[in-house]
Amino acid sequence: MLTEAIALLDADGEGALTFRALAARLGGGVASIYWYVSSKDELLDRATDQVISEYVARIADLPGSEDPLADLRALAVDLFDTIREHPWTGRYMMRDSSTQPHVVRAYEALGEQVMRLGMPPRETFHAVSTVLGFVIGTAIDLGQEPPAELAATLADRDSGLEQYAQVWRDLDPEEFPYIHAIIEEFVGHDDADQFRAGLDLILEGMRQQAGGAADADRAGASAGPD
Amino acid sequence: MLTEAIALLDADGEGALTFRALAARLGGGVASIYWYVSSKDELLDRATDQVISEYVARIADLPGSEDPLADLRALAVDLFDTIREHPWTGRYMMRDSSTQPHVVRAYEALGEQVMRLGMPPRETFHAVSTVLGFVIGTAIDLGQEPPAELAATLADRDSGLEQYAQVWRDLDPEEFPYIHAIIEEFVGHDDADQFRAGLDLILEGMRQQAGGAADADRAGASAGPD
DNA sequence: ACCTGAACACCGTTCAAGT
DNA sequence: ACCTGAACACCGTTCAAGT
Repeated sequence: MLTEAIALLDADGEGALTFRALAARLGGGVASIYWYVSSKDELLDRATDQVISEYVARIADLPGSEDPLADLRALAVDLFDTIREHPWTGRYMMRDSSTQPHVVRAYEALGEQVMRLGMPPRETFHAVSTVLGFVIGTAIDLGQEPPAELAATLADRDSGLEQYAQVWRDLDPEEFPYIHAIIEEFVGHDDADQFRAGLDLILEGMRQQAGGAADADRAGASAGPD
Repeated sequence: MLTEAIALLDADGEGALTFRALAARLGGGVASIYWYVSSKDELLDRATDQVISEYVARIADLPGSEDPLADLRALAVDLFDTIREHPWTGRYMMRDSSTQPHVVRAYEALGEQVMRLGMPPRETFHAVSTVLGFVIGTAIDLGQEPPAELAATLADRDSGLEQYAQVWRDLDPEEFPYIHAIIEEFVGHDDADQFRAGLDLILEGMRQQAGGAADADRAGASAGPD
């Protein structure tokens, strides 16, 4: 059942997951679903955990290096990609630990890399929260479909980004110097690049906070100060 | 009308904003609303812009210092607080530039501070996107009410955080060393602190990327290397 | 130009009843 | 133990009709 729910969500977004649509797909009645799940919220929670369980299985096979920040980076990038493939999961991450055991395992995996930096518990907790907040927040932000109206009016444009750019170009350059400075960057930008650049900013801040030498368990050759 | 809509949204969350409820509050019929607004999405977009217009007015009075990162930090903290006071705005930020002119102004204000760091357009764009993604993402994440079920079952607990902690304490400490390491931090944590710590991580990364000396327009006395 | 009542086509959820 | 049809109490949106 979760598999069918995920298929519906991936295909047409959160609005497409209807108990009636799901029941039709399963060849049963609407009310049957309530035997397996107590509400639509719980269905989304469980579907999200299912998606993350694949992520957890995947990262278990990762080699791991002597550089905690490099490993953390790899985990974060994969998590970002996972959420982007299933944009609806972003909003249901970590809502209920008991029905989402795999989400807890994912957090644990990220956290263990940060622990290797040897910072006190509070700094460790804040660092992990920051990375997760950025990964999930950015994935949600980039994943939301534009308002239907806009998409329909100017759908013939190259990428959809042009629609925003058009409005921006009409702004007074004196009054909006920043917007005009980055407008071409915005039009040609790639979501994944943008995410990675931000992640590196955070990781750089973490390395700085951890005290320059990022490796607490090993001598660090690759992560020296620059 | 927007004022009444915002009052409803603030009082009882996004689910409480109903065209019927709004019409009742305005003492009119349901269909009247469609003369001012073409859909519920547009209503939310405009209400969000209204909230942000107050933010924009507020930051216009800010003094501004010789340290761009300090100014950027102040802008980001205020934006975070604004979104947290109206948690529903997070998801409607920057959806339509033409109906949300104040959101564009807010982005411009953050961007102008980053421009002072003198980085190339691409790095500048990425840095601003990172800060915004983190601010909005974190505000959404922290702002979402827990699943109704959980809230009802154990509502007598101190803060609600204990509910998560309880599940975590039962996890195997060997298998979940990170979770156990930060569990007490989590229980006592303050959302605003957590946000600020993450923001400082990003700002530290930006200072590093901008080349150590953060001030491009002035000699920097307060922002030296530590 | 502005507002309305009544309908339309949906929702999630419940419940008595079936096997 | 598992499933069902039919109903309930809602939604956003439309539309012909009013002033």
